[in-house]
Amino acid sequence: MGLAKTEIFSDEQNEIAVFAKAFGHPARVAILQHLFKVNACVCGDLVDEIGLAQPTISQHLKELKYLGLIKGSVEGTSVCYCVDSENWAKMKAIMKTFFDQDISFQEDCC
Amino acid sequence: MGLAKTEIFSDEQNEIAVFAKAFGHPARVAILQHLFKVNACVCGDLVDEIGLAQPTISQHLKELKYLGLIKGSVEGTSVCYCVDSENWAKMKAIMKTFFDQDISFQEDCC
DNA sequence: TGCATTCATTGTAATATTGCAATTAAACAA
DNA sequence: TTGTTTAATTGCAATATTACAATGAATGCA
Repeated sequence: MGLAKTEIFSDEQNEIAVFAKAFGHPARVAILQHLFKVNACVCGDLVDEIGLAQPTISQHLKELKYLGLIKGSVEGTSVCYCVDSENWAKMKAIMKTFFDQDISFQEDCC
Repeated sequence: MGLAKTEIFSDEQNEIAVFAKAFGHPARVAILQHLFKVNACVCGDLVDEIGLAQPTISQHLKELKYLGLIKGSVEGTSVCYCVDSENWAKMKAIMKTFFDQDISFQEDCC
């Protein structure tokens, strides 16, 4: 179907999956890494830096923005993008809970 | 294209994306959570627990196994699955580095 | 106004993902 | 051996994702 049956999962499970999917493409990983590195930059810089076509970068930026992980502000004919620290922290907390499940985990079985 | 241009990204970026994609579906999140909860269980238990058809669960298990996050051992007609603690820890370390980029990050711009 | 720059949007092609029915394979039990 | 149970595999339909050319929208500049 190509369509996940989200209705049979908990909100938490769906939220984890949605965030994880955002990091499920190397271009979005690269965008975030570059934004952390330079603090803020313009869409065109990301196009040069990453090497995908401008519409493709724009599409990836749209997804990250939709999830609230980045924000953009218009500056003349450019748009300046940067990480949304507050939402990044919230996302981190959710993912950390998921990843740290192994803390109280006994040991492998098979 | 539906095909990511992995060759233009670093190994690290691709590795992060591949792991993240594994968590990008709520069924795989649910499978891992259940395995952590009960320590180990059989495929059929996951089918009952999660509520997707057996072939679908089997397919998700295959992906998690391919990434090394879980392992399975045949026990009669059943297959017992559990988390691979060692690889889980390795994955966590990689993802932690990615998520903790914000540690030395100044502040938002726009 | 007219033109250039920058980015978003639209449309489209190629590929990937998800889900399941049907089937197969393997192990066990009688 | 025959039947049962369990899980993997196959095949397929529906949808999602990725990438980009072409275009559009907005701003700034001459």
